[in-house]
Amino acid sequence: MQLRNQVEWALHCCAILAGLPEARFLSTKDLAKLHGVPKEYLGKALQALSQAGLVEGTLGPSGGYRLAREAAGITFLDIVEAVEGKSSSFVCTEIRKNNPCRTPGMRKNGPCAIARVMWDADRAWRERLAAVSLADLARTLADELPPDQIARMGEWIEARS
Amino acid sequence: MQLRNQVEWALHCCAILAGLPEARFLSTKDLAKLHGVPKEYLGKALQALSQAGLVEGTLGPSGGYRLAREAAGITFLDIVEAVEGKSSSFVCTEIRKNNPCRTPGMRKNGPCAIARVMWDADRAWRERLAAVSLADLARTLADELPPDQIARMGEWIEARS
DNA sequence: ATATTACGGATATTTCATATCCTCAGAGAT
DNA sequence: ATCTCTGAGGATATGAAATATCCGTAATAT
Ligand code: FES
Ligand code: FES
Repeated sequence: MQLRNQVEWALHCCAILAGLPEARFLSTKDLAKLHGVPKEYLGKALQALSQAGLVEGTLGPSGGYRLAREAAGITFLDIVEAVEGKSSSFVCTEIRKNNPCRTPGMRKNGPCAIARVMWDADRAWRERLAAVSLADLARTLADELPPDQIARMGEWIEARS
Repeated sequence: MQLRNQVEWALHCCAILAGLPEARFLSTKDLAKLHGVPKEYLGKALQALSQAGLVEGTLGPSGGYRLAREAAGITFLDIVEAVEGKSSSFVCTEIRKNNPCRTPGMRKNGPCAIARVMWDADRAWRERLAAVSLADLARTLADELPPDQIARMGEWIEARS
């Protein structure tokens, strides 16, 4: 089991967008160049983010994407689910129904006990992702990245207005 | 992202094995019939459990599998990792290295802040799975399943000794 | 000796992630 | 008005991985 590469790309793109000057858009082309990933395919991920209402895109020259809400209101979970989907990593195919010993009666059994454990773990995973916002991430990055790199990023963005 | 079907199969098989009489083996064929899954492919999952030291197999007629240790000593995480692998669901491809603005110096950066959040969530998922043992599951099932179904399972197993 | 079983390798099939290409409509610059 | 640049979205190709089957071997019980 493995998450898509799109997830890493989307998270990094959102991190960039969160650090953008107010009302500034950044194009797919620039985001792709910034991360060294194929422009066309990254576009799909950004479209997913757009459809989820996390970012908004605008057309034409000087177009691109920006966050649709404040960074504090967008969590890792929002981004992951936009790209990867909201369905649990564990899918129960109800193989217990194939047990020849099962009670044939119309007893409505709830979900399988095994599935409940797996879904519970999945919920814990999502809760942890929902606990971190883009604002939190921006704070961490501002604290960790070398100041000169942050400055260079500012110039790089400024250069393509 | 989606876990393999093998995971559901392996968990259900372990649940059965946990309810087996002492020193009793159950063959792949019977386990496959019990769950309505392809015997050959289920065999691969059981081999993975065997290689992980969770179950042990014996050859010949009346051969098959049984738990290698007490049910209380085998967790959901053990089983999931035996089938699905121990590597995190999130893989960081270090796309930050592609950033043209990155500091070229030999500053040893630790893992990316984004990856840390994702790995942290993955750890929470695994911790939750490690918190439930086969003994816990057996207790839940004994409490939830209709008594007549449990009795029929006993007969079914007894019938193929 | 025979039948049965786990084990492991080889291979086919299907599904999905990855990647590219193309068309369309909206937005800005000239 | 015209042209260029952009995101949106569909169609399609490619590769890897999950799913599934088959076969040969060794070990075990009868
Ligand atoms: S039947 Fe799907 S997890 Fe038990
Ligand atoms: S570089 Fe991989 S998550 Fe940041």
